[in-house]
Amino acid sequence: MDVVSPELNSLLPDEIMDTEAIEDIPHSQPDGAAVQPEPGDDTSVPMETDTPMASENLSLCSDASSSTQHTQALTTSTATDSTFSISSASQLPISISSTSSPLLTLKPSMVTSTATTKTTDSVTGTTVSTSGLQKLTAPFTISAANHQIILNKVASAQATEAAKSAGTQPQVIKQEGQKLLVTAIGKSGQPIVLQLPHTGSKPGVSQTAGDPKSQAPQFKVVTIGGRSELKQVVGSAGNQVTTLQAQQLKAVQIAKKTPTSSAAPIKFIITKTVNSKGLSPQTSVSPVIAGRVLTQNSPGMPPRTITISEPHNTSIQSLPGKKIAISPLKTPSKVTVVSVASPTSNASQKSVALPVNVALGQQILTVQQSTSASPVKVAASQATTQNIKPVQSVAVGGVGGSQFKTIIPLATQPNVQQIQVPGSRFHYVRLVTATTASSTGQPSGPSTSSIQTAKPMVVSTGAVRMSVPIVQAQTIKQVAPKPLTSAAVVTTTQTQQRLIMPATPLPQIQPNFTNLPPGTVLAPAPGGGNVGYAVVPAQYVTQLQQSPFVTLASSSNFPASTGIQTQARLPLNGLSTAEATSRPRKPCNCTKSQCLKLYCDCFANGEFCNNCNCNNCFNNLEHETERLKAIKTCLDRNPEAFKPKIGKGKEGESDRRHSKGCNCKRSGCLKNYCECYEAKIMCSSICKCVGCKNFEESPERKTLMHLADAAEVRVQQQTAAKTKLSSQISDLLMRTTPVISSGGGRLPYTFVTKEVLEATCECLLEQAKKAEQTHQPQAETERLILEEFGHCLMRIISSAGKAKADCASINC
DNA sequence: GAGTTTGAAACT
DNA sequence: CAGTTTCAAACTC
Repeated sequence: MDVVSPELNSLLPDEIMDTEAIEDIPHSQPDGAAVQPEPGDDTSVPMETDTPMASENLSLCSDASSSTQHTQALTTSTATDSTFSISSASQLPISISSTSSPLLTLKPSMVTSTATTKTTDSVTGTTVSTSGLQKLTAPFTISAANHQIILNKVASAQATEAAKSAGTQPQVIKQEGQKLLVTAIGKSGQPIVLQLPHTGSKPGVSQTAGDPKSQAPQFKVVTIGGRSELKQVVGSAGNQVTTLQAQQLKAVQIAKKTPTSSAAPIKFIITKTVNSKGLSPQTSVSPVIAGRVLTQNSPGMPPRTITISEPHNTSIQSLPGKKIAISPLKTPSKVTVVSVASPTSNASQKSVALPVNVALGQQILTVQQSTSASPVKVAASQATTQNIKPVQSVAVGGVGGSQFKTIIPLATQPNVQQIQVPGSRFHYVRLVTATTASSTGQPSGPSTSSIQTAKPMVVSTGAVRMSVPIVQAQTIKQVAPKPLTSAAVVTTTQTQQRLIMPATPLPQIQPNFTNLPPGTVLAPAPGGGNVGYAVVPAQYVTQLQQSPFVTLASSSNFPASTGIQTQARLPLNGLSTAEATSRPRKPCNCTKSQCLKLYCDCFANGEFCNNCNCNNCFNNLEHETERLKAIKTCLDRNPEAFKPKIGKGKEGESDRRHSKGCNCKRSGCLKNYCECYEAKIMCSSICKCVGCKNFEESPERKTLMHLADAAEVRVQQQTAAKTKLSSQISDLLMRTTPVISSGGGRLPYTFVTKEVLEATCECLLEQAKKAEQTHQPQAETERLILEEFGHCLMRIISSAGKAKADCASINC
């Protein structure tokens, strides 16, 4: 299914979906994911691309169209309202929950545990049947363009069941140091290596499926996509993967894209390996950068694992754990956060709950990670501030160019896990660990079966853009007669922040949008398509990053909204939330537009006015109605009104150019009146400016640039000088303070005691007397006195140095 | 800080 | 689509 419709893509800002290095994702066959109720429906996700692509999504969704079993599993398991959980079998390790009303629960049911899973090779479009492989009923696919994140369950369901029945604790097959090699789906010779932390090979080791030599022992190779069988790359003792185990590794493509381009899709695959002995399933995910495995764990750190368990019951429980929220990145890198590691427990079992809170207003996508001793618990979308662990940063690189997934070494920085998807259309996704223990997700309620649809969310912050296709949970009861093809676009940049959430047509979607934060604007997509937008105040995004409560609760009242609104206005350490979290934005000074027209930069950027100087401002939560109307009006007038004006140019042109071009008449395009010049880009062929001097060879432009550079240099020099001076002063203070107390190494001036001063003064007076006696002119007298003063100083310094030397010798 | 200039946005 | 008006930022003094 197409997660992103061309229409939506065309509507989205280019900066959100910078398409560079992005290629179309071949459309994959529906694989069993139960997220899409209607196979035929295109899940349109607005993505900002110059060329509409269907594949730019990081979608946590699965296409259930082909799998009835999956659908059933979801139906039975989605008892929780607004919970999007992905879990397999008994112990539910991964759950994605969304506190918003739409419920998406991906939970494998026992019924499907032994079912044959069809895996679709998204690249070739072939369907691979993997018998004996447990089906991960909760398709968890994060796909950006060609990239997909696949949760693979490799374990045997029967084995797990047997182990459970036997009362034995599930054990983890994978040992520390083991590496899990996963070949790119549909791509041969392009394995994706998932390294288990620890004793594994050194980071940066590139592994190729077909190259046994390069493969260090303890590697497990999983071929995903066209090949259902597991290749055993390494045959070594200890953690070595046995053939049997290797056979048990199955790749299940949970979600899929239906890419049309020839570009090789990159899929991020989380495999779960369970041995036939009933060992507890455990999924290990390690970072891989361009085919190189990076060890993120510090020595001694237990391997970070993600355990995918299959709950027997449908109830969803919340495990205290780490919660990771997808939030806009501040870093320029493109980051997609996917997995969470919990290095803490030494217990044989480690379950990681990955609840993803995706509200329909879901500015936040939270992945909860918990280390639970109880393997049987089903993760709910509950997060606790405690137990927040450092998470791994995973970067997924393009399969085609950068054949391997790029995984950024996960710093020990807590709460953040990143997955970088170069070449992906979702550019930047960051999961931020929520900080509160409050349950954001609604525990499994008696809610009825829900229809989940892929919901791409694009978030960009400054240079960072985040595109997170999110499986949108949506209850059928409440809303759409048909599956929604909605997408959430969240953009937050330093110059602009906005959250645009494509949604189904307003009449259909609005009931669910009660959960959207106030200020969210619903607008139908131009052309009367099935998809519209929900523009959510950017403050929410910011706040979501900070507050765990931000998760949009499933409750229809959207309780969090009030709090959010309050937070947005509350100063934080003297700064507003927005200021504290992100960017310095110039306050507007609107007087007549009520800040509801594009004249207002705040409004144009999709932001609420905050700390502005505007008068009669309606760009706030108090005037939701007006604001929504204004946004709709703007979109009606220009569907691209909220798109960044500076986007990627055509082939061969500058990377950045004004989307419409300027129309300057008198400024020569060398003043900030000119939007091109203001954006520090040169005018292009589409500009209609008169007397333009903002071109490459323009001497005026060069002069200005030089002046600007010179000014910048001066500022930098001044800053450096200040810094240096400050450093010297502080260093001086640091050195003198302890010395005085110790008595050794004192600086010369510390020897200027009262006695010394008196002696010096006597010397000076004596010199003055001499000059007076010899009838020296005043100037000469002053000179002699100053000279004497200099001599005194020298003697003081000399004495000080001698004293220091003596002291040092004594100490020795 | 007030006034002017400028060009995008809005309007006709 | 073109011309005009409105608007707020950029700029000047």
